[in-house]
Amino acid sequence: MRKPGQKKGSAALSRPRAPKGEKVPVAEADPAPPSQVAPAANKVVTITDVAQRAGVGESTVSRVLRNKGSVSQSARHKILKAAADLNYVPNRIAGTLASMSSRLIGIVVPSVGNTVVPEVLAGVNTVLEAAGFQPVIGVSNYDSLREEALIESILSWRPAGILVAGLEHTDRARAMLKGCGVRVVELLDIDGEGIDIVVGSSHRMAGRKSAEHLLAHNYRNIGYVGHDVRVDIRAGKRLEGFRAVMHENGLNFVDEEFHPSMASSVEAGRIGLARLLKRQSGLDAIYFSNDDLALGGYFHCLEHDISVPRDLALFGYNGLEITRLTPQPLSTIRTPRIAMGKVGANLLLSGGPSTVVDVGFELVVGATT
Amino acid sequence: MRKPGQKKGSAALSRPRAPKGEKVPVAEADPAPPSQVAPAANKVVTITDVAQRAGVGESTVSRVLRNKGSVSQSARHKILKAAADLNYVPNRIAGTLASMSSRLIGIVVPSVGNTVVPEVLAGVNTVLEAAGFQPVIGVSNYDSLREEALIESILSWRPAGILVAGLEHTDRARAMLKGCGVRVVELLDIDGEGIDIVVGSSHRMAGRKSAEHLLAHNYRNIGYVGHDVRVDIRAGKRLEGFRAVMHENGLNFVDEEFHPSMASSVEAGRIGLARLLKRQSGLDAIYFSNDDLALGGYFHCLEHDISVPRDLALFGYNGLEITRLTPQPLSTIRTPRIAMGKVGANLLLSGGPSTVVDVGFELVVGATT
DNA sequence: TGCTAAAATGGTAGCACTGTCATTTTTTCT
DNA sequence: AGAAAAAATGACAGTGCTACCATTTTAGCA
Repeated sequence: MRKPGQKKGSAALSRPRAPKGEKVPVAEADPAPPSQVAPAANKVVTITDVAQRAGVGESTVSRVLRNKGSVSQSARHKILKAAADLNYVPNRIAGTLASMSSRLIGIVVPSVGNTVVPEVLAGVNTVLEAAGFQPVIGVSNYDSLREEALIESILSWRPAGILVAGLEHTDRARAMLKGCGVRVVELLDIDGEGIDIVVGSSHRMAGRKSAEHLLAHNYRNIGYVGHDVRVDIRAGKRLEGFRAVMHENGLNFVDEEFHPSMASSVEAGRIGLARLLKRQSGLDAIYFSNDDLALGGYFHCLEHDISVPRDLALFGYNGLEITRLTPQPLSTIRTPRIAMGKVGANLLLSGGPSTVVDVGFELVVGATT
Repeated sequence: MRKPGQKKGSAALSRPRAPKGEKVPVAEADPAPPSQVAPAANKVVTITDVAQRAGVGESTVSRVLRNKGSVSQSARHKILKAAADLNYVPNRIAGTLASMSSRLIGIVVPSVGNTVVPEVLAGVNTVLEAAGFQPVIGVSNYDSLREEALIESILSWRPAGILVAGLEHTDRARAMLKGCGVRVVELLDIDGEGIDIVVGSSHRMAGRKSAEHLLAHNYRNIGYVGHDVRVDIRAGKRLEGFRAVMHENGLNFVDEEFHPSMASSVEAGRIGLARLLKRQSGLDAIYFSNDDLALGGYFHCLEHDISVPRDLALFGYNGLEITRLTPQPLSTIRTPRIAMGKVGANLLLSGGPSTVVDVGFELVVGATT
């Protein structure tokens, strides 16, 4: 039997009581504890303490704290007072275990480097916060095995729901998500088979529209600058859509440059475009895997006096804020990221049937095409 | 007494079993349940189930799953097999409650819009993940009351530690952090009184160095373009340091433009600079509250053929990746954000004494001064 | 005023684990 | 082979809270 009141706690993480100017005796044994009634120094306050101080039962305290069930005004006040006095912070771990329903929402994203994901998260967060849920997030770094591990880890917190990016997961990850018993939202993409709720837009279609736009503006010698499409699957889908339209019109990319850097996409765009232009002449337009790359390409053009779009047209993807603030706004495809996050979170919480929501996108004709 | 096996669960969040092609009788009552032994359809798998299937005691299963204590190879194998067969996912909520020590780390940040915070988080996450901790994050939107509420909410998950941004908090927030019994790391700033562990750099000093740099390059008619410094306290500290150096040299800002927009900082920089230039002539340098604003200002200059730095010098703060990729790299102050996150997380986990770590910064002389 | 319905309240069994301890089994050493 | 030490194991209380139920108190009404 564990002796109550003498808890250990994680050695590393519980704060050592800092000596306040007062020297601490080092080689001295504990002074004989005051008989049996050690006042349990700074024991963590529990609902029982609050109940006792307020002179009511634990159930009543619980009811007040959760605003559930009916409690008399007088009791409510006593309890609130007692809780405040004791500086009581409810233990949601215990609450979750007892009620078998948590207020945690798991979120798994591929990265937080780009602004895209944070914006989606911001949208998600708005909704979660309003509903009193707390996000538990994991970052997979575009690694599906890491994603699988993260999903398992997050599920072990028994979240009330889970949001993941994209539709591509390992078989085991998919199985876990299917079998975990809570709602699952897959964000960002709708080109594929979803698990439960899917909220995003079609990247394939975005790629198609991009190609149609460039072809409609009579660009024919088009190059592609992107990063690794095996890592960024959605960029791959856009490329696929773009290519399809090209083929349908009897065309092909003049050349393609894949830059491996995942770290700095702007740099990848700069370097990628520089390389492409060095080995190919006669290009009249570049399709970039996203706005970061396109921005890098645009900077390259600015620096080397390549007139955009006369000498070279540029097209990106995402519709980042910054792309409409450059000297010439970039042509791109804008996705409603915040809205996507909100819609996803709302569907997650509202418990409707499994659905696929296409939030669409908007082709933004800037000054670079 | 609650009837076991007949749990309710949150109506909204538990997944409705989708009918698989098979029509579901609608107005039909439950067919008489098979005597007493309802096979508890898809009951959640617990450690007891695993123990039974493996033919061992629960404690042994627990030992295997946590790699703690000694277990025979044969038992280990049986247990692992059983766990895999049953697709068992341990319940960390219960584990946390029982062991009174969690693997959650609370994180409270002011926003996720800017890339700065995500980068710090990436650093933090690297360390947490390696150590098997899960971040629970909250976003305060630069609102200290929201921050207070978030801190309370996060503490109710009884995290093993907590990271917050900045040193300025409400009294109650500070009290909670001091009294919660776990280590606290305050990130990003070291100009002020910390609670426990502080990891960041001096914004006041950054402001000073920026001013010294501009003055050393003989700029004398300096303007300021920033956002609301009452909201972004750290930007305010930089401004304060900058001003101090100006005063020490008998100078003052020619003019200051505060743009309220928190949403798009690049736009704030663009608009802010445009306004400033409209009402003031003779400016030779602009100090921006950060790189986003500076970037906006730079774009304005590019578009309006203002030669940088001949006509106007620009100086920012953060050292964002993009600032070294613009046609002319921006002059700025680079902070080690990823490292900062790593250091903070490491100190949090390693349980040393309260400290203040100055991770410093680097003045990057670009082509805009 | 008495009687019923509704509101308020407290007791207590879980929730799914972990830590401790007692017990059993295996190994090691004379 | 027998004793002692070490390893392996299971039983079970305890973790802080919530759901449920039984009971008490109050309100409503004829």
